[in-house]
This record gives sequence, structure tokens and C-alpha cells, in this order.
Amino acid sequence: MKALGPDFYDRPVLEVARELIGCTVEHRGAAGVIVETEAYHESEPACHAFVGLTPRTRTLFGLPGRAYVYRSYGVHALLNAVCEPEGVGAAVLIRALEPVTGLDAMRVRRSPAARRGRIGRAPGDHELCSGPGKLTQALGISLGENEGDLASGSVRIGARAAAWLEPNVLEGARIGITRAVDLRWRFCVAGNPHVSRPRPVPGR
DNA sequence: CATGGGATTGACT
DNA sequence: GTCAATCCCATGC
Repeated sequence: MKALGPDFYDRPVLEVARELIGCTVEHRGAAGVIVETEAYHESEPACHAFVGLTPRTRTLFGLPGRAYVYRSYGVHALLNAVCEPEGVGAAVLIRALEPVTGLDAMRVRRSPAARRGRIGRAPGDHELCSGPGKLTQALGISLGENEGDLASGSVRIGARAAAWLEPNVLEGARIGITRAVDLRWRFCVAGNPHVSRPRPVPGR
């Protein structure tokens, strides 16, 4: 896998969010192709960086090409790629992957038995990484990966493979936020079963 | 120092 | 559709 360097991320965050579709995320031998992203920028209130530089947002304002991993709802770790020049708070949230490598390990980490005593059925392959909290769990990505280099750290993102050079990308409104809901900064692969719900409606 | 909300998920009604 | 789990940290007193 050919890892993407800082220059790839040192650009407008919307551009990076669109171009990360089809790229590959890898961690500890498990990997998947990005099929859904969302862009966040300090200029709009849904972005953590909107409040300015704090201990929490330090990574967001740091070097492009680093991972920004934070805890959501006290439960899930969410993976972002820091974008734009140092000093600008912006990142792309990785929301869903199509699993490629290490499916067995993903199934184990995503199985009910691997989670606090809950019972339930095993997830299907299309449910392994179909959400931002799911994919970090499937790949074993935790808060310790925050600020890691996406080109040389434990979590890496590689350029599009041959089969993913020209993905059919749909745009839509971002999910699960309460502010700046009008911005259509969500990007998904059309018709891909690994995209999280709700899927964006084509042609809106 | 206390409080409250959040870029979610899965189980249950 | 409803709801709890669970924790970091911003905010306000």
C-alpha cells in the first residue's frame, strides 16, 4: 500500500473528503476501502475546532496528515484525518469502510462476545465497518492513535487502488449533528452496501 | 468544582 | 421509534 503524505491533506478539506473515497485505511493488518466521509471545518459550528484551540482540539489545529481520534458519546472512538495547513482546524471524518483484509479479526472485535457481556447476533460483513464507531472497533483503533502520522504511524491511509480510481460519489447532508445541518459535506460511494444509514438520496 | 452535551450504536417496544 | 451506555472536556458558578 502506497501511503498518502502530508501534501495530500494540506488542501481544502472538502477536496480531501471527496478524494479520500476509494483510499485504504489500514491498522494492525486489518484494512478497508473508504466508502463514506464527512468534512469538518473551523468556520462552521458542527466542527470541534469551531470553539478555538483547546486541549481537545489541539490535534485538529496541528499538522495535516495526522489522525484525530476522539471519543464520541462516551463510548466510541471516531477516526478523522487532519487537513489544511497547520493552524487551520479542519478534518475529514472516516464514516465507513468496505472491508478488504483481516475480516476474521474484524468479526472477532465486532462480535457481541467481544463487547461487555451483551448478547446478540454476529454482524454480517456489510455491518463490520458501516459506521464511524464500527470501523474503529473493527480495526482496533483507539484513542491512543490520536495525533499519529497517517503516512508512517500505526494507522495508515493509502492511495486509491486500481479498481477505485473513479468512484461514483454521492453528496448529502452530514449525519448525527445538530448544527450547520444544511451543509452537504457528506460523501458516499453510490450503491455501496457498506455505507452507513441513512444513505443519501441520489439527485437531490 | 458541577453540570451537560455530543461527528454513535445496539437492544428493545 | 425509543432509550441507555459512558467519558472527555467546555462552560459557568
